[in-house]
Amino acid sequence: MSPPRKRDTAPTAPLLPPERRERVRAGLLDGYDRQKRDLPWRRTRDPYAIWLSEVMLQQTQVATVIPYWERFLQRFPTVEALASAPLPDVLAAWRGLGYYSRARNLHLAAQEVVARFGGRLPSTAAELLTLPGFGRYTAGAVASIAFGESAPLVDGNVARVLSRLFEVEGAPGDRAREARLWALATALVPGERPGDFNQALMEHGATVCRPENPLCLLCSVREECLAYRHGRVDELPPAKVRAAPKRMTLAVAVWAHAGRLLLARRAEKGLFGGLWELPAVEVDDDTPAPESAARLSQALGTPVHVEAALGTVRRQLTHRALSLRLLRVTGTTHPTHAPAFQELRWCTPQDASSLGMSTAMHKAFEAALDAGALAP
DNA sequence: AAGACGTGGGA
DNA sequence: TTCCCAAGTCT
Repeated sequence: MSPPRKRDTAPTAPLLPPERRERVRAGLLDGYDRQKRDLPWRRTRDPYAIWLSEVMLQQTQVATVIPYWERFLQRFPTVEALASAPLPDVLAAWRGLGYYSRARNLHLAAQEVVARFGGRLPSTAAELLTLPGFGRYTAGAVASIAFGESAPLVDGNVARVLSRLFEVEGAPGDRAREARLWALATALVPGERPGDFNQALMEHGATVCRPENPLCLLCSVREECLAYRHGRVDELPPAKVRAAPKRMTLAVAVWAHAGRLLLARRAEKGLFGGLWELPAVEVDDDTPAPESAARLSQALGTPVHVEAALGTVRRQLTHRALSLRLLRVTGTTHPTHAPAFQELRWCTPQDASSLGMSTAMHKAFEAALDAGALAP
C-alpha cells in the first residue's frame, strides 16, 4: 500500500476566522450607527422606493440623485404607476441623470413585476436577478436592504474597503480579485441586520475609507486593516486603467418652421436611446456641410439643405468626446415621421422643455436658440 | 469579455 | 482647462 497522498499545495488559511469576522462586523456596524448620513431612502421601507434609489445610485453620486429620486417618486409613486406609464414619460423624469438604459430597464422591470409577481417586488436576490437592470450588486442591495435577506453586495466602495481590510491584490476587472471580494462580502454579511451591514460597508467606503485622503485616524476598523498595518492604504486598490475617449461628431439639424423646431426621438438602443433630440446623424469629423445635409435628408426622409452653420457644441462623456455641429436647414415639406427616428414632432421651446432629452442635446438646443434659430 | 453607456463635481 | 471618477449592467 502506498502512503496517503500529501496535498500538493499548502493548506490555505481560512478565508475569514470567526473572531476577526465579528470584529470587522461590529466595527463597521458601530460606525454606521454613529455616523450614517440622513439620506431620504433610509427613511422608507417601501421596496420600490429603495429599488429606485439603488438604480439611480449606480455610477452616480448621492447629491445628484436626491432631487431626482424625490421627483420620480412623486411622478411614479408605485410600481403599477411606473409600469403603466409611457416610456417617453419615464425618460423625461430621468432627463439629465445619464445612463438612460437604467430608466428603460427600470420601466421594463416594473412591467415584469406587475405581470409576473402581481405588482410586488420579489424578495430574494436570486429572483430579483431575473429582472432587467438587476445585476449582482442591485439584487443584493434590494434583497438585503428592503427584505432583510443575508445577500452580499460589492460595489466600488465595498471593493475598496475590502481590498484594504484584507489586502486584496489585483486591478479592477481581475477575475480572481472579483471572486475574492465577493467571497469576503458573502462571508461577512450573515448575522444581524444584513441590510444595515451592507450599507455600513458602503457608507464606510464613501465617508471614511475614501479613494483619496482616507480618514484612517477615525476608522472604526483600523485595527483590523492589513493595508493600514502595512502602510499600503494609498496603493490599494490600484486605479483602473481607462481607455481614451473616442471622438464622435454629429451633424445636428436646426429646422425652424412657424415658430417651432423639429425634434426627433432616437432609436431605443445605444447612446441616448429613446431620448428626444434635434435630429442628428453621425458624420466624420471632416464631413463638409453639403454632405451632412445629404445624410440628414436621408435620415429625415425628405430633402433639406443647409442655410448656415450655427456653431459647434462640445461635450465630454466618459468614453466619448462629442461634437454637435449645428446646421440651420430648411426643406420644402415638413415631415412628421422619418425612417431613422421613432417619432418626429414640431415643438415650441416650451413643448421641448418637458421631453426627455440628454444634457448634451439640451445644450445644443439652447445654443441653437441663442444663435437665433427661431428669431423672426 | 472588453467596450458601451452620461453626468456633475472636485482636484 | 483637463482629468478623474461615483451605490453597475448589458452585450
